Amino acid sequence: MTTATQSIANNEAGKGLAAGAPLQTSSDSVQVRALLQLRELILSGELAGGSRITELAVVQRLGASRTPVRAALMRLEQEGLLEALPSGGYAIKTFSERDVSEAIELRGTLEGLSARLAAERGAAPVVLAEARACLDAIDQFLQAPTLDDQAFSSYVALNEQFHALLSEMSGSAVIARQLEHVMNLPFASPSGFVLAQANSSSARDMLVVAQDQHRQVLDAITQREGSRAEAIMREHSRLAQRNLREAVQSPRLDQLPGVRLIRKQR
Amino acid sequence: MTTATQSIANNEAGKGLAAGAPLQTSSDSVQVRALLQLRELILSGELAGGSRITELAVVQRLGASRTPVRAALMRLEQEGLLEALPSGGYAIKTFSERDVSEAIELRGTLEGLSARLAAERGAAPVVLAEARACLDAIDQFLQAPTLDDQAFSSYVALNEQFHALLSEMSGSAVIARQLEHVMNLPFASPSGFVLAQANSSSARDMLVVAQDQHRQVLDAITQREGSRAEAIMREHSRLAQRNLREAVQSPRLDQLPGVRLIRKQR
DNA sequence: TTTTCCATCAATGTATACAATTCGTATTCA
DNA sequence: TGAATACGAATTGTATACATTGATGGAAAA
Repeated sequence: MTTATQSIANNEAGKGLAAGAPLQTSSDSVQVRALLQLRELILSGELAGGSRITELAVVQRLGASRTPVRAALMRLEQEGLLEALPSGGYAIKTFSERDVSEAIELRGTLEGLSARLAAERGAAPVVLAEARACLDAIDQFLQAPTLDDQAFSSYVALNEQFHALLSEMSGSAVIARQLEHVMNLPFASPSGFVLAQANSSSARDMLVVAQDQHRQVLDAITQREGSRAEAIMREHSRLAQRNLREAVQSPRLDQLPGVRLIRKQR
Repeated sequence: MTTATQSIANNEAGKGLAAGAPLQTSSDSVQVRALLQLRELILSGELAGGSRITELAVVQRLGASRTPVRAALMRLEQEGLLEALPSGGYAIKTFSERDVSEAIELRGTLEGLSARLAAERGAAPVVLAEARACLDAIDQFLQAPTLDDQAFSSYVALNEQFHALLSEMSGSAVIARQLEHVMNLPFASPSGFVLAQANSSSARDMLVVAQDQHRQVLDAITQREGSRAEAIMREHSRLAQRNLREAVQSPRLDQLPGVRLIRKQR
């Protein structure tokens, strides 16, 4: 008897979600959708940083049941966006400017290691070629004297791709995995703050410098100069550090995903 | 009918585990116990590396219900001990000797970064004092001309403590978190292979060298010599590399947690 | 004999009932 | 009035029923 009402309730909820609200890409499983939606809610700042977040609230908000929501919460905790409270439940993490700086330094260090290994071991020619093509494509965009927002977006995409290729060149799944983990923090990503200052006058110059470093690190890897490759990638990450400092005052800051999680003090 | 027997069986198992078999620390939640037990099963090699592992099998083995088991599986996947299969389910990961080497290199790099930051920013005097005390304690053990197994175990504990203190000195929660993540791989830990060669004639000398590096890195941090501190920690991790190479032929190898996951080839 | 399709089953995905714990609040006693 | 305790609401922890998907094996047809 109870089972009958249960199954009816289940069907109702399931159908309602699947048929009535195909707002998101509904081809994914409930679990994946819950993860994406929840991450989006956090990064957009719709859920206030530092606030506590209860399973039930998320369930009601997303329309999924507790099980997939629970999975999403666990996942986001390991990504570093949520903090598990000792009494159970989670809080939305906030980050000091120093945390962000350290995350960027961390990425630089890891990418440096990756580049050094690529140089020392030798990268696969195919990947090297892909990387060169990627840089050529970036050069295309940089030829224009001024860049519009769309050009910046394209740069970001190509930049991400180049960094992914670099990670691949090391041939180390262990290190690649670790890099991915670091970059779960949105502002640690290679082009985290680029978009924040697309309007800045020096923005294009910044990209020119970055692109030169891209070229040089690829050269270093090709020449088997491990130490040089490592140093370049570390320095490369410091561009992001500078961008961070400048971006925190930018008026466009709020548009970036995740910046609402950066608290002003400390 | 089937449901009745199922629920009886489960209750029976649950009660039996909680009341009748307090072999483990049974004060923890089912979730924590499941995690610990499952991790132990994997590291001990009782579950063959590379084999597929189903939720139901773990449920039956541990006596917990699917929910906490599921949580444990997710957790162990993020720790890197399990690999999520695309078709659902998990496989127990195996590691090549190269993977292990890379994990150690990774740890060295991260510890180097941590030490450099500690030197550049200055470490808290309290932590510095703790670290010195820790090293003094290690010296105590090393005074004996030969070391028994118990001495080695004590060394391992103190060694872990020192490395934890180093991580603390950087004052960076972001980096500390990352280091913890790397060291989830059992053989990446600072003293991963020390126990494997407690009988080796050169084992004590190895520890003497390691201890000297401990002293030097602490000195470098105190003197604010960031670059030196970083270099020392990187080199320090290469001791573990050497230990790894020597340990893979050691007859005592199988006793170490996690080594069964290291596959011979590639 | 081989290939394809269907059936059956096993495993994961999802939802929810039930249990235990925690936190807030109100009431009572000192 | 303040503190402490107890009660209740809310939230997480646990177990399990139900749904769905993917794999496996067998049978039939080419």
